[in-house]
Amino acid sequence: MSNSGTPSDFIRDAVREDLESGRFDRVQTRFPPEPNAYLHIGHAKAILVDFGVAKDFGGTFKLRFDDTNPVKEDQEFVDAIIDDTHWLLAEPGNVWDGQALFGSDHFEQMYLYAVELIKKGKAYVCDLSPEEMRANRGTLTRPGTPCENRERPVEDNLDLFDRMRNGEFEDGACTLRAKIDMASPNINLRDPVMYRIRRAHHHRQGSKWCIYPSYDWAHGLEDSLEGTTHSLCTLEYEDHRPLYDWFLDELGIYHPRQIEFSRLNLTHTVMSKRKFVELVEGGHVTGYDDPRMPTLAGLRRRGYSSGAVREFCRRAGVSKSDQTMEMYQLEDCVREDLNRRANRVMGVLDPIKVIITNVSHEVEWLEAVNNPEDPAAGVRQVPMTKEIFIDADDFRADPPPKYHRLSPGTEVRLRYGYVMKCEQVVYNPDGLIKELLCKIDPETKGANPSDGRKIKATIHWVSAVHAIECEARLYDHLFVDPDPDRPNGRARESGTYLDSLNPNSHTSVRALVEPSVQDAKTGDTFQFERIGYFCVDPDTRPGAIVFNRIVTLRDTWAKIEKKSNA
RNA sequence: UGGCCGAUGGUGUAACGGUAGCACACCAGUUUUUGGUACUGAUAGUUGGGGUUCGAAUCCCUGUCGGCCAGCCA
Repeated sequence: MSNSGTPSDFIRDAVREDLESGRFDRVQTRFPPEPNAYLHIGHAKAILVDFGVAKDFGGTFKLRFDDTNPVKEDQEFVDAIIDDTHWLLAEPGNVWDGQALFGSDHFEQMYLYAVELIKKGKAYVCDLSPEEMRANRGTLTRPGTPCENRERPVEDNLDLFDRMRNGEFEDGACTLRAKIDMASPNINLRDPVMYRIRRAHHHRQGSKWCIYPSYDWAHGLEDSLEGTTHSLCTLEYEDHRPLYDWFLDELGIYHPRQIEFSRLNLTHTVMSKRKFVELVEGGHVTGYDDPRMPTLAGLRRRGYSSGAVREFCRRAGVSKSDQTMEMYQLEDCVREDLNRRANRVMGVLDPIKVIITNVSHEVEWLEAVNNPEDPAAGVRQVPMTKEIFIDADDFRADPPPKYHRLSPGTEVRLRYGYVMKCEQVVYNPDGLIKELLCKIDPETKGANPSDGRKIKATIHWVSAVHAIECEARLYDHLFVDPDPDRPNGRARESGTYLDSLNPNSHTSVRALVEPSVQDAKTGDTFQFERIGYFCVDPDTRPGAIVFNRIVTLRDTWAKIEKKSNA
């Protein structure tokens, strides 16, 4: 897909230096999601950075769950994340073994390490309440103040920590804290919590533990224990790196290198778990796999291939500056991918009946090319009869300037068929068009008119008796504003991002599609010629195909028309 | 206000002291039995101010703007 050579960025530069300096003699990365939500395209970037760096240096990649907080985590998410990761990394080669690791598998070793730290006098049991701890922590500008627990003797800490593990204290009664520096300008270093008491069912450990390690304590240990060389993460962890390093150095154990990069944002959507929940629970979308969602499940259902997502993330690149990619870039990747792969068919979204008055009732089968970009895709036969449907967009009783589709007295070419002239418009009593009476030029099958007439437009059509009625779900951006949180480039004065919801992000129409799609399977993708790319939705039932519009084709005419209307 | 980080066309990203390039978007064209695809061209950029240097997007100083941090979340 990508033709550029080995990508280079500040992370790869750093890895290369580490290899040359001998700091590491191999490369191992990991993607460490907490199983508390579905993966979205921002995670896809992170996975691809991790995977890509490992791949480029002949290393290995691991998927490891950071499952240290049982009250937020669930097996459902573990399964979904594994599934999405397999989809994204369609061909892991020998970079990823396809398996998942779990941070919780190291709980026992983490406990032992904690005991070591206590013995070194570098950790203590603290019985401050959350409120007291917050008050003691100070503020951004004011240093924190040490509490008396800080001076607890090692023996007492050992005993207390053991009793914490044994369940002798109530949830929240106390914590184990690292003894670092209550006055540090970096708040993360003001004696952070290493363990909290929390009686909750863990998806893997069950009720074995009642104390759970915090992120800062657990993360570096997991990386270390697993042999990670480069712990790549997003920018918000920059301030946590000193802590990551502190734990590893105090323990004197194998020390991976953490490097941070910016997370990926996308215009016309939102990218946080909280907002996903609100969208789903508020009924604004049908679920986490709604085709309008930026979740991998949603993109996949929408019909985006993982190859298109990979190309998008490759184009995004890696840096440390805040990154907001335009949705158009993603859509370009999708079109580029589908243009090569999707077979073409004809389908009408908003039908107008056409009676071709000089055609008999017999069916004529016309040969159609399946994919002009791929000769190997072959050809198919498309039936034409006296009655066909064309799209309402392709006829104007009163054509505007530059409109060169069908109108009274003008000619167009029927795709793969004949040149056709509109001779009469028949109206219903209500004034709406009932049907068009047209004539074809029998000499123009596969040939231009012999008298040199230029036919400017080719339109798609379907045979009335052969067409299959399907549901076509037409999707558009979920939000009308590029940044739903800052609709005019400024923070909202009132309301929320939900006010930017696009009321037309989903519409559904009855489409008439040529019969060749009748055996289409869920996930199959097509280009409906001149309209857009569609895929078969899992809601499809026998005899009732549901198509999702993945993305429209570029529409130059729509632009021209919009401009002249403006 | 304390700490950390960042700043190159509308968006994203290159240029690693030596011609500011690429992609998307936008605009104008060519080709076309998809107003698709492909192709061509145009517009548009180094955050301000100092300094070092023959030469600065790049190095130094300083200002401005932006992001993150005060969970027993990750």
